[in-house]
Amino acid sequence: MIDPRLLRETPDRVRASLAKRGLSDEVVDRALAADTERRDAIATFEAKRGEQKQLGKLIPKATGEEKAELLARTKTLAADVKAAEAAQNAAEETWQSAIRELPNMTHPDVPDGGEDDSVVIETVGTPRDFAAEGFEPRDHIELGRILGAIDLERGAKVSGSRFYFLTGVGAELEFALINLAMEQAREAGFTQVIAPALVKPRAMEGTGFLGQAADDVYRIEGEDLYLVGTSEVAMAAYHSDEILDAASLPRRYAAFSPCFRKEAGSHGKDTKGIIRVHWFDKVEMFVYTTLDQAEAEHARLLAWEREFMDKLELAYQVVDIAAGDLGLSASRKFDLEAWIPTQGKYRELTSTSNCTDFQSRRLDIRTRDDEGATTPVATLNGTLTAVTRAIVAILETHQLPDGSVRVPRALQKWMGGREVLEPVIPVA
RNA sequence: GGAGGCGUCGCCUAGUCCGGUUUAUGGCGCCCGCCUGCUAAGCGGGUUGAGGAUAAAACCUCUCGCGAGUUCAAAUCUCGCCGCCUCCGCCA
Repeated sequence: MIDPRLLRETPDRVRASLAKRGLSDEVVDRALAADTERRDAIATFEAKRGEQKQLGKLIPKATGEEKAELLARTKTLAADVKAAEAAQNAAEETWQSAIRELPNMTHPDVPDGGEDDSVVIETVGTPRDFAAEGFEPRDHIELGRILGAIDLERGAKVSGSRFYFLTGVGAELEFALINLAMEQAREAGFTQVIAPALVKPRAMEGTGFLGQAADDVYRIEGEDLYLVGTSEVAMAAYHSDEILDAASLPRRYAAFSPCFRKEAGSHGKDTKGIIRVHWFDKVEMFVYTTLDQAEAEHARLLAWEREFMDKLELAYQVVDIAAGDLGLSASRKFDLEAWIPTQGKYRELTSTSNCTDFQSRRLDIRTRDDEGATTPVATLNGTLTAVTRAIVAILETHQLPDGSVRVPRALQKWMGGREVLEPVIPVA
């Protein structure tokens, strides 16, 4: 939720932000009208209520005819108060639903436009040249099969399409990635967290996932619970309804959780392999800080993501995501895209968003400023490792002609010291 | 899942049976001031959060876990829900 004052005082800035995202500004007028109506309704209710309280004080002291008269007056007043209160609540609700439709304000430097308008701001490393090395790279599906690392057939048998089993070195790779990520996080001062993957509607709504993204969210039948698509959801709601001590900021968490995504609307995309799956595990950085520190923290999150990418010895790009592709909550977002050899292109491996005070306003997370007044905090998130896509990039990038895969140095200590993963079945 | 108990402004707590000068009591902590070689003690004041109004205030409304109801009036009575604790049952 954006700052209501921003809407009230500078609606044109809000309109401009919507235009940048390619969205209609129709909501702005609706929200402004609702705001006016709401304030009128509040004034009406408070006037009635005040009158009622004044009269109510006189009643215990009054006697006889005077008392009877007071009771008669307050009785009709009580009905007015009730009606005014109902009107106020209705106006409040209209206003709330209007302002909650508004996405976050975009950062001024965010590129205009949609998905295709995102800007590559840096390219790190060079994609490996398999032609020069004289062999055709195998895709991660084939490598996963011959290493005994990924079992897609049984994943489909047991759970359906877009599911998988990680087996043998595949499972080991997941634990290694998680351990490496958590080690880095701990050294950077993060608090490690295992977060619940099932959350209440409040958490989903507060992080902005029940708006336009609702189609992609699993709901538990017969329960008021959702499966998270990222631990960002649980970690944002973690401090909901709290006033955080300013001295405790920034609070940095590194949360592990499984992530579940319906992938509605991505039929036909990445149908094979484990690039796009309904479930995967992830280590997510989540930070609460002050608004004035948010941008600097965003840069740090990006730096930590790059550090992790470097440890995996991958070639990647840093992408400044265009306004139309930011989602509801982010004011700015950077993706790290790693080179996937058999696809001949860079694919998103991690992502970091600055959600400024958008989520904290919805979830009521505040701190105290220098004057001691409460003020919303900023929330930011960034992926350290999304396991499945990391495995895809590692297998394909570090494969050798015989179907074995070199283990990046940083992962070796978590893989029993092995430098190379060997095929477990004969390679053609 | 069953039975019982409990949720009051950071923490502890009075008030709830018997509805109304309760603008919710007191203590601890914290903040400001006075006093004092310094510190402590002592004394005085302040200290939930949200919203409305305002140039800013004064001011007004809401807030006793949440919601609904009864009533002229609800921390207090009634109902539902949520959370915590104890016991029982079940179980990684």
